[in-house]
Amino acid sequence: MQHQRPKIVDVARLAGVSTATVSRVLSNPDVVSAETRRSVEEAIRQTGYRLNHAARNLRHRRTGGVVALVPNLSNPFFSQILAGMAAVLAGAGYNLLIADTCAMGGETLLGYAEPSRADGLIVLDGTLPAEGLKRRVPIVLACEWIPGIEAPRVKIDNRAAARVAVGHLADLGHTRIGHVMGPPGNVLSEARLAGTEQALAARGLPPPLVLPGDFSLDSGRVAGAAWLALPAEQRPTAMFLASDAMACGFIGEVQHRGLAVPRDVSVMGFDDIELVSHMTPALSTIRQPREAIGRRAAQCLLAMIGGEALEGDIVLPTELVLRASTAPPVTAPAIKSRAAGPARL
Amino acid sequence: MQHQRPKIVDVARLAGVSTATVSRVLSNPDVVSAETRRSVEEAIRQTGYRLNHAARNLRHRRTGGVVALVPNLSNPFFSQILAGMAAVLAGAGYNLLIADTCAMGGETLLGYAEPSRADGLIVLDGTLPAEGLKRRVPIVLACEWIPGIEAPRVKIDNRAAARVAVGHLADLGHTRIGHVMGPPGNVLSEARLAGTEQALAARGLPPPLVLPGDFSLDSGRVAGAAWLALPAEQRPTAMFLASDAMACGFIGEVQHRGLAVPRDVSVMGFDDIELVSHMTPALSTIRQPREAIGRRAAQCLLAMIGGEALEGDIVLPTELVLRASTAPPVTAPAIKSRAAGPARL
DNA sequence: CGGAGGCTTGTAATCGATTGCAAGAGGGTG
DNA sequence: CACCCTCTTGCAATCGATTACAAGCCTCCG
Repeated sequence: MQHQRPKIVDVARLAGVSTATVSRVLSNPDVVSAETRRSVEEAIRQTGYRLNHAARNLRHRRTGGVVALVPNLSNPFFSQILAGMAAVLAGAGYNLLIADTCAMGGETLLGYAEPSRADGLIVLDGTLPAEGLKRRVPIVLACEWIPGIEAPRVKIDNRAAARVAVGHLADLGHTRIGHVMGPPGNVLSEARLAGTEQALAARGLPPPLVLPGDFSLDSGRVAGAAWLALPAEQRPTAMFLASDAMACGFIGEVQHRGLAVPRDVSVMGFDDIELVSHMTPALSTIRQPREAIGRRAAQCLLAMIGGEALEGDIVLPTELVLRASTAPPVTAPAIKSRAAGPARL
Repeated sequence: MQHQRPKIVDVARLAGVSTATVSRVLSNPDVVSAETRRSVEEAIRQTGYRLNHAARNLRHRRTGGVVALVPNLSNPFFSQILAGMAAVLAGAGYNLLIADTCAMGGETLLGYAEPSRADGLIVLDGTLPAEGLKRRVPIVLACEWIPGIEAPRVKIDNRAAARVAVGHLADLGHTRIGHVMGPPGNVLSEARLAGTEQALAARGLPPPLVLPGDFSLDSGRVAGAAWLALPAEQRPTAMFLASDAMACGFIGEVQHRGLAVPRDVSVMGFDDIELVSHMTPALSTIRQPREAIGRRAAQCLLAMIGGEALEGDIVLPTELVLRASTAPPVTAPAIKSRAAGPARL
């Protein structure tokens, strides 16, 4: 009965063996004879011994943990990615530390990229300073990335996915198509915009009306207000938004002002977060394989921690999910406006 | 130029001082003379020295980290709580490790409650085994809790909040009111159900129709289907759901089947997650002070880590948020049905 | 019977930083 | 000039586990 928390020597004393043997029972039981092992295990039980991880980590020069840097935990987009990572990492004996980069400055963040803090880093945020992340622990970039950094990336083909999304809108017969961007400078924003432009250009359609956004629900609402503020005949009849969250905000704003989706405007999102299949109308969107992204990123990182020197990108497939928020443009008003057009002139 | 990562002795050698002095410059600079400090700092810069946290933690017998156990990261309800915690903890030099309890077994979880792993634990999940959490690191329970555990709790008055929510529905004139519960056995589920029953009983209304749920979006959808399956005259005209996520699922299902909210059924949620103000109709709900819950929980934990022996509950206020999903029951059909009633008899 | 080889176990160094204690330097005072 | 006090700094023990190496004990073979 110790007052202190028992240490390995206490167990060793009780079992009548050396600390080395106790340690071996803990981490490499096969080399210890069955009889000794049993008595050590008994001693562990009696003392209530628990391993001190700090000591083990110091000796092993590893931490058994991986840090994920996430730009915004409030965005439900990330949760499933994290779940995928956690599952893979747990299987390999690592735990996952999740840090929200909104909540902290660059200094604090770089503190995570220390070998004595984490064995590896998965970065989901493209806005971090590239410099600080060099020459530290193994790093994998997922979804977003930082242009200056050499590290494996797990991603989707954002440009192609945007082409598919916008292609769908065009196939429905829309000709005035708008796009609400993600945050400026973000690699995803740029790729999705480029895909939008490519898809339109390839069909000989005019370039998109582009509204600013930042992936957040509220920026979608603001974009909705901006769309509503346009003269009706200039409004795009279909909008492709760079995130589902923005699409929710956009639709909410449009509906609150008395218009209907897809009657008055078709809306297409990006991500396929769980919620959007439950909205009214259910959102058409591009599905990202979120769990798979998390898994692959974790697998990559484990490989790097294991010493493999991977580079290059892993590109996972996306899927066009058609629901109720996209439909052909309503032609009746178009005829009306055509009729009204000449009258007005 | 070392091949190895520089250690404190390398810095000491370069600066011509002892390791003790270097250590003091790092953690207690005031006791070192200005001149020595400068030369040590210069040596640190030249060597590129970075502290080894494992070694420091071993010596300090602390980890500088706090673990939050969350039942389900996908639920956006938690993100803002976590943000609040992270902010407070970062201010005190702790970092926040977030673990999703879905993704792991009890064994793994208990591993986090080790002093050598984390300096404290914030538990947001009421389904953990009470036994395992005893006699380990300081623990604070937030939102949910585990009946067997003695630890400070940061919570809201769920029963009173449910009374307010249901009271509002009754005040609108509803008399057949239903409730969709959270997961069975959960303390929150029970308290919100009890509040619902109390509010109805206090007004002499019949007890609620109770449908099962588990806080998830999909269980809300299922509840919506169950509600729709009732004969129209038995359907509650107002539903109080124990989470906003379920309310979203419920409304989605009802709308997809062609009925309207609040015309055909008033819906009230619980939590006030960001999204629900953007839906159509915007959801009436009970707002939980999520960020404040996170902050207070973190403050509590820091106090306990600092040696204070707090106990008892901290109860934070909730707020009734009225939006568009609740309205008086439509009386026209009621008149019709009253007219039809006698005919039918 | 001597020696090789396989098992088990113990000894002691090691991981890298922190800190109690004491010594030395410098200044002030009686 | 002796003594005391304060300020800096170094020595060396310490945090708790891991592991290279060596030693002891058996067994088996020539």
